[in-house]
Amino acid sequence: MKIFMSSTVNKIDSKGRISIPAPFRSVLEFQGYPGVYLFPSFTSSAIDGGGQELMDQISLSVEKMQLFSEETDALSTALFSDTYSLSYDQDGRISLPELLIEHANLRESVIFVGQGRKFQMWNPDDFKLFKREAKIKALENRNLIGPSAIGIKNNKADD
Amino acid sequence: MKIFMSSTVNKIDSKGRISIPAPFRSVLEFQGYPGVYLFPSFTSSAIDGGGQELMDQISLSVEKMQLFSEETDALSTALFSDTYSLSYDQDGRISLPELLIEHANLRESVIFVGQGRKFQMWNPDDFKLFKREAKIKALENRNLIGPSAIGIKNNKADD
DNA sequence: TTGACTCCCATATTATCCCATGATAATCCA
DNA sequence: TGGATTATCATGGGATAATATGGGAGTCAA
Repeated sequence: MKIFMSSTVNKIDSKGRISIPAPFRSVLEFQGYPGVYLFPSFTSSAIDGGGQELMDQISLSVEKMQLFSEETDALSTALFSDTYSLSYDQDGRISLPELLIEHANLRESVIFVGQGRKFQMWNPDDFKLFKREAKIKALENRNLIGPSAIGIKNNKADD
Repeated sequence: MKIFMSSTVNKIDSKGRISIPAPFRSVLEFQGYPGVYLFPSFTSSAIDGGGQELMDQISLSVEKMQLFSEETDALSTALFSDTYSLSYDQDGRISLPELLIEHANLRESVIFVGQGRKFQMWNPDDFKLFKREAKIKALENRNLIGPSAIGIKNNKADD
């Protein structure tokens, strides 16, 4: 399994350490780097995370914009200035920079949410709200998914 | 035989383990991964399941989307946050996450229902009720089902 | 020295491995 | 053919491993 999926709630201990879920670690290690890249989400009060592949993909798309240098500067600043590369310890734990903790409004626990290529880290209470919205939006946008891939026909609503 | 067919009732043992029916396992292994991908059905109190091919199809549709947008986050959350990759042990058993057990209202046994490219897992009692409804709808809507549209070879419901 | 961080170990819980059993289906062969 | 042997499968249970988490002790820099 080479993508991030499922959700797990883990605690932040008294030293500020957080276990990265073991299934996520195995994806990260498969990508060749036993650590994570974390940055504040552009659109929500969550932390975006991923491994080497996500970083490569981001750098590549920035390089393609070379011609428009002003935009590239702005974009790459936005993308990279608050991005952290955190390698986890032998028990699979990281400690988060203050900036990310504040951005995601984190307290005593974190929910890791698999999103395929990347994952997100949320305050569990905040995520509940987001998830409810996400399901509604997903049903609205179901035509973006292969018609029968997940068992919903896109030519007829049945809810 | 490369698709999921037939129905089987299996027990949930005291440790919460469930045997995946052997014919299903042979389909899964043919797809290259000795395990299942499971997620709550969008439309019923059942668990949707499939193998590598189903998951590839779903991830492919998300990979095409742009990386940082609310729509992408919402959709990939809906698709992946409650999806579990469960590899079965040498006896062909998995243990289900609590979230899926609750969604499908599972007690002491599960019915595995083959649906071609994917399968479903139901509380056997709930499935009986569903099937009665499904037959009525199938008769009403059979003209919507094309012979090759969703991998069903004919327009006759199997019981 | 203090604070942040890492390394190492302990522990409770959960998941997985491994083996045994009974039931059923498939095969063999005198 | 018919009885016996094998194979396959679902299921039970004890033993072992993995995981998340807590905490002590060492390292390093300011």
